Amino acid sequence: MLLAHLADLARSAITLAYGVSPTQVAIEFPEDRARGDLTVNAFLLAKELRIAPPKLAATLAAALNGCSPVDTAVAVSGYVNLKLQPEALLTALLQEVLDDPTAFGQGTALAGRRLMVEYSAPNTNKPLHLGHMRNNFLGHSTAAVLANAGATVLRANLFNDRGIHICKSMLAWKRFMNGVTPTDTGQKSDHLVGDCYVRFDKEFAREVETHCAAHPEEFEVWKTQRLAQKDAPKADDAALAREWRASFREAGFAQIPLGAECTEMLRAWERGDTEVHALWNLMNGWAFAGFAKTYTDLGVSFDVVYRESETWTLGRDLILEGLERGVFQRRADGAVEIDLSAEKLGRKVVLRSDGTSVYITQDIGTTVLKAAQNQLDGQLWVVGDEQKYHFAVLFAILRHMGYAWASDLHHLAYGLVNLPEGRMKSREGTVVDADDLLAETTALAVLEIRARDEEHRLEDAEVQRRAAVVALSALRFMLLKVNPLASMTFDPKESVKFDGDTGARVLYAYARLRSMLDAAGTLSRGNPALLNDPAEINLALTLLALPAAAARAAREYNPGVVANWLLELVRDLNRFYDRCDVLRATDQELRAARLQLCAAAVAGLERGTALLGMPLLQRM
RNA sequence: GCACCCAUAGCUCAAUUGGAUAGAGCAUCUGACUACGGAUCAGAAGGUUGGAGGUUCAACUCCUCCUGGGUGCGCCA
Repeated sequence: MLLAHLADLARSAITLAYGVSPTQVAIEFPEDRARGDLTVNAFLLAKELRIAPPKLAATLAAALNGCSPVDTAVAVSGYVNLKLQPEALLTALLQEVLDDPTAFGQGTALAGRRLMVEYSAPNTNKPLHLGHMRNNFLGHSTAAVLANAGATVLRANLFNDRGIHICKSMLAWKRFMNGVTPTDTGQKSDHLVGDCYVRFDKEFAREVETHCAAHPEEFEVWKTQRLAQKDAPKADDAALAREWRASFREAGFAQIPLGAECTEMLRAWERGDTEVHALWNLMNGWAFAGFAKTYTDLGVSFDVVYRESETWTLGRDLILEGLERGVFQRRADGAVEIDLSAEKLGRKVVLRSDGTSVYITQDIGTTVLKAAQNQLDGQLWVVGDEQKYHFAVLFAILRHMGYAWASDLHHLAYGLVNLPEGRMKSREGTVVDADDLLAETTALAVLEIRARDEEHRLEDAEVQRRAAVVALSALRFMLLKVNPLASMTFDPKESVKFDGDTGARVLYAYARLRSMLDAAGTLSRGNPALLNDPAEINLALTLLALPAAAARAAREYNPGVVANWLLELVRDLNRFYDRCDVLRATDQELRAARLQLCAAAVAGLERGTALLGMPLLQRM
């Protein structure tokens, strides 16, 4: 390993000069490569060793200068800039990349650890949309990134398939949809379920209107109470009336006939009512079938699948057991809670006064179940950042319960995906559906591919296949290259463009390399010392930076680090094509050496895109 | 009211975690089209890193305050 070898050289030079050995010597890639191929930051070392940076840099430069594989080492304002011997880079690539291309970029930081990454976790009422796409891609890719760092990773999904909201769509189907099935309409089955859910809201709102119009006296009572409250709004009748109507969504739900019927249906479901379960199974079947299709199209998959309908009762016993051990306290009103004020999380109820579970109780149960079933050392959840508090509380409770693995739980919180017009709003119909977006992007990729196939040599099926790959890679790349923590703006129009910093650019670079290598025939070693064009050196150096980028991506749970590395690699590659002839190179030794560089770049592209879950094309 | 997150070029995003002259792409303007695959390359222009202080040899990065945007703070999920 070139970088490790250089670090060793630097370390022994320091030990020799000062009699002390630094814990770590970081070999960095300088921002401006005109300064040198690689650099040693003497400030970092100086801090640990308490030696003046310029002095340390000078000592190091003197020791490393001319010391193979270093050609020259120059101390400049606290840095030691290294220029390598001409053959060092390609030799390193041959060894580190081409020896075993599939292992390139792997790390050992998480070796021996068994982790679970939960992502997607959809509500069966809602077909997947743009926000879910970010979630799915992040989860799928982060799992790959962690596995690349040496962990054994299980990918998990948890279907939110029960509860009052599920009854809403069931009831709507029963009452308003005239027995229609996906086969009748030809509609994607999860979308039919989604339509039922939307229909419920509409009908419910109508009933709320009827109720409100018929009971003006109730409004007066409500208004009096509302205005007496501490956070009372201004006495504006129109605004208050709106708030009153909105309050029926939850507080007054059962006062509305449809709401009451829905609540009764939930009770029937919990009793195990045969008829309700038959309908539930039917509609769940539709939802799951639809999701399965979308997951396939998105290229995401899971090793373990949980359903809330099977896990929702799990937490209760654990709480009761914890209550006996004094982890939780029973309040005077019968509710069970935990005091997390030491963690600044306040008090949290974990069992209602009627003994039933709350949301977090289920999560406690599911988390313990997952850990026990799979012998996990740690767990990761990919869930929107609005649930940060929820997860902070969940983790704190599990620590209080004494689980050894509770210190290795992590919430990968990601920000919203906004549209250029602002937030997606289901009421305003601005939600970008995952299936639609994928289809539209694929259609545009078809046009791009056809435009480049002037002689119509490609069959429709092949065009379609390529377009699907281009579209998926473009979307994955666009959503993954951004830091997960930050909310992002996603412009559907931009996502289907294939110029610039896009997934398509990465695919293109790969296809181009592939066809060159195919045309080149058998590779031979060539003369490594002939690679001395700056474009060649940059490309080789960028390739060697993958292991560090992949390690950082794992450390930070951020696949975007790999995406940005890919962009840099592709930029270097395009520049390399432009400056250096490969197949046309007249010197056979040089041609062979450049082809080796291309082969290493292929491995880099394959490894990097694999970490992001991007499919590639041999021909574009 | 309290807590957390975000703010970088006109737009979308980076910045080796406190290190050298803050970088890419898009859009704009200019150049390279008999091109190893132009879904490309080269160049120009674009910045007081929201504002004000502070710590440091060194601050986009850390601390304090302010402004603007987002999200939480349920016996909802």
